Amino acid sequence: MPELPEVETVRRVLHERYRGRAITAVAVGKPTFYRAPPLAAVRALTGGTIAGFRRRGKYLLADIEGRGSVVFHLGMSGRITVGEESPHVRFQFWVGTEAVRFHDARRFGRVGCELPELGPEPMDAAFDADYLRGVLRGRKASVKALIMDQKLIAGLGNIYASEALHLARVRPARAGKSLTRAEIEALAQACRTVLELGVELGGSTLDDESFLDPLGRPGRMQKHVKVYGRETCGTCGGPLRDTRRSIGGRSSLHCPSCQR
DNA sequence: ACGAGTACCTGGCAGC
DNA sequence: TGCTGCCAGGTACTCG
Repeated sequence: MPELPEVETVRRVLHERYRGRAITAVAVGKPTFYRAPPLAAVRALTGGTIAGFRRRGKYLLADIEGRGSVVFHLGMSGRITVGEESPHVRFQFWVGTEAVRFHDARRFGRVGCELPELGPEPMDAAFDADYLRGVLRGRKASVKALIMDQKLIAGLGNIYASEALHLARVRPARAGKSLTRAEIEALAQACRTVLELGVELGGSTLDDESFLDPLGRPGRMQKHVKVYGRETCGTCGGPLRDTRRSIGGRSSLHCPSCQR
């Protein structure tokens, strides 16, 4: 599922390829993909020129000269491709004769002109141990649920949150307020580390997921994953435990030996 | 304000 | 083989 590193990987390809180019056509996918068709996005893109692509958390933004931005969220199964066809095209536009398509098999994606309220990203200057301490202070909710809350911290989903907690040696079900000062510092650093590694390695393409960049290339982060989608801990080799659906209804793999 | 639960949606797969 | 039913998960919503 696309988290910050996967979206950044997509952004870099699109920015490099289409910055400064004119949009020649726009088409909205079947109405079944929408509650309301994204008219504002169509208006902004039609006949526009791409100033560039930006990213905020897991959101991809197309900046259109003089018209603001169009916002894409890939949901959990969304893919953006150059040229590739599928029955799941939510939205597409053309640059010259080249079609850029947003495929959204499970329809959890979004296209629009509004960006929701988002917290700082772990690599932002505004994010440090002090900020994370403020996020966790007094909170009874699990640390994993809190670091995955995009209003608090933008960019971590289940994979990278699981990896960051493993790197920081903290169990996902721990209450936010129970973390020690040292654990908070380790976790702040771990959030940065796993996301930076993910970006550097072009995202993660796990067996049962299918993240590919717009040109169909897989990422390489999956080789460095220590818990997510594994049966044994990538550090100690011991069996992993899954809290199943108890954290935000999601599975939470962790190593009971490495994580406290 | 907070935390827990659920709806949304469909491809993939386990189990029969 | 072919069917059923469950599971995955980010976000937005409701409820207590």
